[in-house]
Amino acid sequence: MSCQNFSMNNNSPTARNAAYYTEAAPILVAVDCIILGYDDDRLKLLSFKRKVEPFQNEWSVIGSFVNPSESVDDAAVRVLEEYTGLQNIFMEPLGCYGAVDRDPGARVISQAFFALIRLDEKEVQTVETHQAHWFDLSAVPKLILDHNQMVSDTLEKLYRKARYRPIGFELLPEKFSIPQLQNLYETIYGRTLDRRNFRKKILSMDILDKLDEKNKSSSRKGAFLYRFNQSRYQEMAEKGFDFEM
Amino acid sequence: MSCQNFSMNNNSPTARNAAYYTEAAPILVAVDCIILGYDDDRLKLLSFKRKVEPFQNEWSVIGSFVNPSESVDDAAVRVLEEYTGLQNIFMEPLGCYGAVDRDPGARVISQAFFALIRLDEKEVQTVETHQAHWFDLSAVPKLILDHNQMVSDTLEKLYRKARYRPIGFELLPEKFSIPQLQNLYETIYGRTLDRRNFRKKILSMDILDKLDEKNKSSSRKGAFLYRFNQSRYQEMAEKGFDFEM
DNA sequence: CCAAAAGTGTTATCGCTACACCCATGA
DNA sequence: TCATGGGTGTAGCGATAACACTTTTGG
Repeated sequence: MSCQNFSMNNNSPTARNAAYYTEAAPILVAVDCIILGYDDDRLKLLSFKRKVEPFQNEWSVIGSFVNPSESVDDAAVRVLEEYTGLQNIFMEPLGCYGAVDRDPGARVISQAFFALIRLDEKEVQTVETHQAHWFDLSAVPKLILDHNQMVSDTLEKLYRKARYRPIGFELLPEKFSIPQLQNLYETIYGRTLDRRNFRKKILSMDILDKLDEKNKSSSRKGAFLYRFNQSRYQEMAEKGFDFEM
Repeated sequence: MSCQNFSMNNNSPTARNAAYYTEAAPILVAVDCIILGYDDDRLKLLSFKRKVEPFQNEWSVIGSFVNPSESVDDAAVRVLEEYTGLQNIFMEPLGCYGAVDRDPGARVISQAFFALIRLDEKEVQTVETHQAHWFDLSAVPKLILDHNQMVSDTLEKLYRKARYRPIGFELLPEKFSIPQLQNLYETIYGRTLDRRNFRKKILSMDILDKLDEKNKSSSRKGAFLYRFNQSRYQEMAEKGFDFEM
């Protein structure tokens, strides 16, 4: 994303404005980040109590204004790290929210992103220090501004995207069982899938490595654990590959 | 997109800034619009000679800054109409282009849209008055800033989207023949399709109305014309419907 | 020994692919 | 009459969908 091809004395927006675009009205630009996790066989949304006015102490997704010195994408990465401490997280642009009166505090447009994270024990700490809460997606409260809209747009995108990219794995621990994976897809698709067909199909894709361990947390018999084979997936993705479940 | 739930004395961003968000640095927000058309069995990009510095007279897609009084989406609609005179055009958000130095004139982020239009005789006029040109997509020149990137992102989106929504019809005249439609899909997908299978599949969807007219422009025999049945499509789309060709 | 989840194969159906010949027409 | 593009059907194959019983083990 760098294109430092221009020599300039001063990079600040104000200085650059002076030369060109003098008629354009500046607008505040924010990023918001919808964070989804998966735990206890449920999709969850990470929500925070907003720290500033307006709407202080109401539920909100995380966000920040974009600094002049960072790209919009970088701002999203920064925000995600500030709030969760996590880096190298799956994150994709969701869309631009630009209604005139979406924020009564100012004319602010927001570029929204959605992130998928694995719920380990680690995050819980961060969650507590930031007055955050994981809401089950079926019980998301009223959020500020258009954030509820962002959440439902995220779900639709997830639903669609899951069909052609293996994003489910972003939500699961590194080692997971087939039933866990199936459960996740059933949640995303909102319908049940046939156990035998699911297993057959996912294994035939040849992108899972079977481990010797079993996960006994959800049954007496225990289910074998698998690991997503990223590099084998990459190979296949280049040849064209669909992931329809 | 309206949410006039807040009573305020003054809607200008400056006035609102005074109350909240005083620490945030304003950034210029632009919309850019990638316009595709289809003619002569080819996908074409509408390009314009830029009117202002920097990069005056270089090829560019159309764009504008977002006014404080309009939503981002409205700005895109306005721009499209200003340059082409067209209203009620298929247009969708493409993405946010927000690199720090993407525009040497100022810190500008651009929300890009892509539009699909039918090439009738009408537009040609507009094109001439605006120093515009339809480039065959295989021969798009160097455009300013990151506009070439926007174009290739549009093509990828078109390629993907064509599989699950009937956007092809946006590019064809109201009345079209099956071979015309097939040609368009071959162009979008970049591969040839079997004539019999294509016809069978598209007709089995039951979203085309056959007319009594024939289009004789491309063959002696002439090909029957069809019309896209929007309402029947809507019905089916609600029941879930894929459009894979 | 039993409850609860994991694991496994086969068959019928459907949709996709591949493929070749006649038709209508204007020049 | 012939060159050009339009229009049609069928058979094989592969993928999907439907379906029920056995295995393991902790309590």
